[in-house]
Amino acid sequence: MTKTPSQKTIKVWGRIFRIQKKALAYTEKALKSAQLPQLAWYDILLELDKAGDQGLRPFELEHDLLLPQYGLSRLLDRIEKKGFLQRVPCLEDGRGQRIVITDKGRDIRLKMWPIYAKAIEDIIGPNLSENDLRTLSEFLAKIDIPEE
Amino acid sequence: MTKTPSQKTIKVWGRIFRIQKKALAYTEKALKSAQLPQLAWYDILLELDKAGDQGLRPFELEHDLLLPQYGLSRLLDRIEKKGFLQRVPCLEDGRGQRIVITDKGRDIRLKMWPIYAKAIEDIIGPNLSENDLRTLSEFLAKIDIPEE
DNA sequence: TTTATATACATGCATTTGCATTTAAATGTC
DNA sequence: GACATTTAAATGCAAATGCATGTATATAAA
Repeated sequence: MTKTPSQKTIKVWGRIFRIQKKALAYTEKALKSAQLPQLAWYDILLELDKAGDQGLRPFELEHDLLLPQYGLSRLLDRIEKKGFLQRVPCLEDGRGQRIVITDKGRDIRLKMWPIYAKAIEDIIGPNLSENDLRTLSEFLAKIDIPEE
Repeated sequence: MTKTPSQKTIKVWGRIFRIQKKALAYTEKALKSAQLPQLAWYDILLELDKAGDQGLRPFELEHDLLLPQYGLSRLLDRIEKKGFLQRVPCLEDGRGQRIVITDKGRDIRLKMWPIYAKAIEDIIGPNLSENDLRTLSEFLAKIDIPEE
């Protein structure tokens, strides 16, 4: 039997969930209004763009972005179908593949960024100073999730 | 054109999303292992339980829990089908209904709580003092989401 | 080298979600 | 009161998700 979390603990939990829910909805709505792909696509394209020419293995993306394996597999299908990424065979492991961003993918990511940036700024920006942000970030960093 | 968010802003945004994603996955997994319903069911049942005998209108739940109207409508279908809540006609508004928790619903909520509580404690608890939590909570409260 | 086990990724099927629209009752206007 | 508008909730259909399993290659054990 575990001790029940303190009121403050529960409060923090609730706020994190609520903020992310609203933030996500707000951002998705903005992207949709701009006729752009979902946030998840941005995350993938950003990782791929950062990874450069040799791309990333699906299992790396899976880990970095906390996506379920089957979910990622089909998400990649859809993004690939739009021509934003390419699956290339993997030399060092016949089971695997490398996922590489295309020019079109880089382009759409850049188009998404201003919308995404505005959402982030609208939500986090207005009421927190840079000092607040540093403190907040440090406290959030202390919340460490059990890896399983 | 909006100014791009600061690095610190982006960091905070990223941490909030990452924490909630992991926290959600961790909690859902624990509930599933215990053969209990999803987290969303708990949230609904808690609101209903707090609301007491006269229950809540769907649009109230929708607002409180940030759920889409159609999503809630069908979520209520499923929870009702399991006998955890009841839809009763609404006297003061013929279009509406009141959602009321059942004994079985109260019971399952209580069974879910220890699992949920442990997840919250596992994730938020270990590395933050009560003082940390108060500070964190205050900063999070400053993040105020545009209501539309 | 054969055989067992683990890892990378895909996929069939059922459930859930998202979107648009529908139904019905309430409110507002004339 | 008659008619248009708004609000509460449900629903048909397409898309996405979750779960379990399948396929293929890699690694380990015998």
